[in-house]
Amino acid sequence: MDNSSIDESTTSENSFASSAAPASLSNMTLPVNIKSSPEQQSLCRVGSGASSMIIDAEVGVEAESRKLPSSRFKGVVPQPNGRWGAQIYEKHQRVWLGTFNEEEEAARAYDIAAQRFRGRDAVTNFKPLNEAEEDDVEAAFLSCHSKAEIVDMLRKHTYNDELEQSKRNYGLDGNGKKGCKGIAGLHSFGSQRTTKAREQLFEKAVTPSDVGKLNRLVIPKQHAEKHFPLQSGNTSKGVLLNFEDMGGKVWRFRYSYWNSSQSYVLTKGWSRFVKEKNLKAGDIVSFQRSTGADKQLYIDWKPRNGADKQLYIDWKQRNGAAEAAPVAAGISIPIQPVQMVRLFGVNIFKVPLPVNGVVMDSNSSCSGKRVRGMELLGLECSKKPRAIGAL
DNA sequence: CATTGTGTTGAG
DNA sequence: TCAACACAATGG
Repeated sequence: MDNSSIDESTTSENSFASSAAPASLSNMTLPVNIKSSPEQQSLCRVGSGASSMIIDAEVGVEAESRKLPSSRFKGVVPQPNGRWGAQIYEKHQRVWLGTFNEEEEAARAYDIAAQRFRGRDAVTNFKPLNEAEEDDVEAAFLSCHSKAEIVDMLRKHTYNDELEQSKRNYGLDGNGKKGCKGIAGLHSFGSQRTTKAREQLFEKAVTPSDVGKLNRLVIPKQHAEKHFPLQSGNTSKGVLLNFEDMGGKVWRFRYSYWNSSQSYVLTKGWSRFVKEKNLKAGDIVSFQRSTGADKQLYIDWKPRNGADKQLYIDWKQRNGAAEAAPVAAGISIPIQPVQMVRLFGVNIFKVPLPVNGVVMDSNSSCSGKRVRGMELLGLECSKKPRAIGAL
């Protein structure tokens, strides 16, 4: 069967915040549905044995029961190997959320899925109805990802990282508001930390003044307004933007609009970049942005464009030389044939897009096949206002 | 070979 | 909807 789609119909569009804090901190409230005995541990579940057994003197003869201990958490089911599986149902179909070592982990996974699938009113195991700022972020994070993406993250246990990352770079429109804008129709699926698909935003050959003592980089208005729109309130004061370079180093620049010169500029922090990269007038700085939901911004540079062709190579070499550190993170040279296809000219880029078959993560490590049941999930980033309860 | 997570059923 | 149970499919 191919329940090819976990439809997005029931997008949790509910407007109010609630979700929760990063699981890590787990200031979890008490389980909502504590089923009587939290002490089932008494039934010795043989940890890693192939089959668990209950040592029950009473029954005697059949002392060996392969019965698995049921979980006290909703959506959590025991696995024969002592681990825990998480699952949620939708439209009469089970959506597997992965297996976990800890029962609570599984429970949390369920909670997250529940919130994404059913909205914030969903019954969960922990999810406090916090009204912190964090929740708002997580709520936005959830609504900005398709159910399939969330499920994928849960299965790979990367949800927290992804969420964390999305929190990291905000900045743009320091307003706090942030819809899942982004490139229409694009979705990077298996967005792993290392080599993520990113889109080219624009490039600029730095001018003498950009690398001079003015400590600022003028961003061509055209590009600035298109990619780094400033909220009216921030135009003058500006906002802080984080950019990651090829070495994985994060650069923070102040980005603002100078009325005096009617231009958009990167100021604070820029000179350091110029200095460290030893930028020379004519060199080209390039800006990219993750096509993933995190919208991570990237900055890179290449030598003055001498010849048309091999600047790419020079660029790589020079980078490799200038930035010795990267390796460890495995981030060096994320240049993959799938990513930016055009270096100059238009903003043409290409992403390892799905649309059919196994697509989740043709790159990275994990999963590869066992992705049935959710392989063709809708990948969208839209959140259609939609009343829940239709289920 | 160990495990996952799908098939399937019955209870709620 | 949901969990219990069984076990085929999977991937190391």
